[in-house]
Amino acid sequence: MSMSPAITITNLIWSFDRDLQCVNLLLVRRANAPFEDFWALPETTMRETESADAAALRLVREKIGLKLAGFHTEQLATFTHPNRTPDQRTLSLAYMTFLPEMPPLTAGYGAVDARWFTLHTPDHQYDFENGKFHFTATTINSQSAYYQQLATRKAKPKLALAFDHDWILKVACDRIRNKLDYQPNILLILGDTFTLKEARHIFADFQQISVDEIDNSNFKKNHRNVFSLVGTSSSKRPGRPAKVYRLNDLQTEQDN
Amino acid sequence: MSMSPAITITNLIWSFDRDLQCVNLLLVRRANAPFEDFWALPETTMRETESADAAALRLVREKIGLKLAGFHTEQLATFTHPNRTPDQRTLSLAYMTFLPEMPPLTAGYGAVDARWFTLHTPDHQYDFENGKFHFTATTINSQSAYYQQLATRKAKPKLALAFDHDWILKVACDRIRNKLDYQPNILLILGDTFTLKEARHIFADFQQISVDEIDNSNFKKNHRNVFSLVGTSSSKRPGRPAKVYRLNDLQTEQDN
DNA sequence: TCAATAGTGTCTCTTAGACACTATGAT
DNA sequence: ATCATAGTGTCTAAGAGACACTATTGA
Repeated sequence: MSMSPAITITNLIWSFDRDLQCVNLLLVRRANAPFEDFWALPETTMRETESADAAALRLVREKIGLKLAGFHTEQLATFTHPNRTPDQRTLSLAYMTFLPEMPPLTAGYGAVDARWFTLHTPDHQYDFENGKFHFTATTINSQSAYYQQLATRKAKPKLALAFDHDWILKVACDRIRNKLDYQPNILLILGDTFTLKEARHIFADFQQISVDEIDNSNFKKNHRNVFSLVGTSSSKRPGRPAKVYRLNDLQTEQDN
Repeated sequence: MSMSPAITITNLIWSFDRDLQCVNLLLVRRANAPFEDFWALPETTMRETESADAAALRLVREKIGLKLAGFHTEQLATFTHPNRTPDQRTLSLAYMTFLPEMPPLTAGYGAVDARWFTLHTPDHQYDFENGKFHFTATTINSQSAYYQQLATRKAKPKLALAFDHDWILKVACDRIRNKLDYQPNILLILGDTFTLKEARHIFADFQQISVDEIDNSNFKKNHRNVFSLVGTSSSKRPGRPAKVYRLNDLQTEQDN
């Protein structure tokens, strides 16, 4: 009677550019229809014997050919609206992965290109930019309103992300922001150790404010339960070298 | 190549017993294999044209034959571990529904019985009880450890919930607890209006403490942004009648 | 008027935020 | 020495928690 819908694993892969002090997101350019040649979040299908979590991790390796020891992946949400795909009904199980470094990318299966897009947040938008391309997480706050406009979205310009990925992106950014103060897993993109300024950079990005608006002294106090001091950095730049911290083990609601 | 797994919608349906001042959860006794005659969370399959959210709402109506105007449903998580079902690989998209009242139940399709189970929290467990039956959310904190023991769980006693439902229950209770202080949607089971004591009852249950350990004065102060005063109750019992409050509109991360 | 229930006021201790000051390194 | 960067100390105001006190009802 009711045909089972197709299932894709969608993975939002984050990293940090230490030179530019910027948050980055991995997008791929699709090789196949639907949305051929559009930029999109990386996706894959689940295999018979693996969990969705495992599929999300496999996706990381396939897209970037990376053999990192361990990286943190967590569930974001599941997207099920009938309008979210133009053709066959498809569910998206969305995950987020926080890479401890920013490796070079090579387009894998199903993609003609794969690039890091840098997060900028001018006037209360989440903007992702790479050269001439830039994509924005939707500013629509209501799920039903979003999918309504998606259904009537004429003449899909290549300037937009495929499917409902600009909605998924919004949900992801909001989630990261909401978790900043009690479980800032996004800081895992800083690798093992980081300076307070680097952490403040990431907080500022997702709170859509400037780094200077976060007082270093207060920031340190407020997160003394989350970070631990491990040493002092040796910088080659003028100024006093910063101390480096590591993220404490965070108790998670749903541990792996 | 890879066969698409089956998909079920699992719904955790909560209500509040005003007489006993207790939180209740809906469980059904399964009519069919697998886990025939076991108690379980209510489940359904998704239809071709509806979103998972809509399916979760339909499930509420089917299970309890209720035509309530509107009740709040939100996504909990998606459970995908290969071991979670004994036979065909099945994903569970889990939702939570907060009913504004506690209607009588009639077992619907796929169930031979449907009952409210009362939440009790002795010594840091989440216990759900109805007469001679009682079920406990797992106390295992790690997902991988849970599914490992599930695979080797011999001689499934009818004292246990079907499938991985004791794990889903744990994730649900933890989530509700974590959201108490900033988005206590669980209070929607109190209906339109409620007394502070009723709210404290629910908080105490999920925090696994006694009501008296939550000071009324402080509780009121701490949640003045979340509740609004609407009037005074007219009780027939001795003692000063309590004032009644309503839950303010909460901004949600992913609005409907 | 008393028991039972519930609401209010207030004191203290902790913490968040603003901001001035000190420390360290490169040139 | 001075600039650039970063870490520390401190004052104040807001908030959390403990707890005593007042208020309103039924019997």
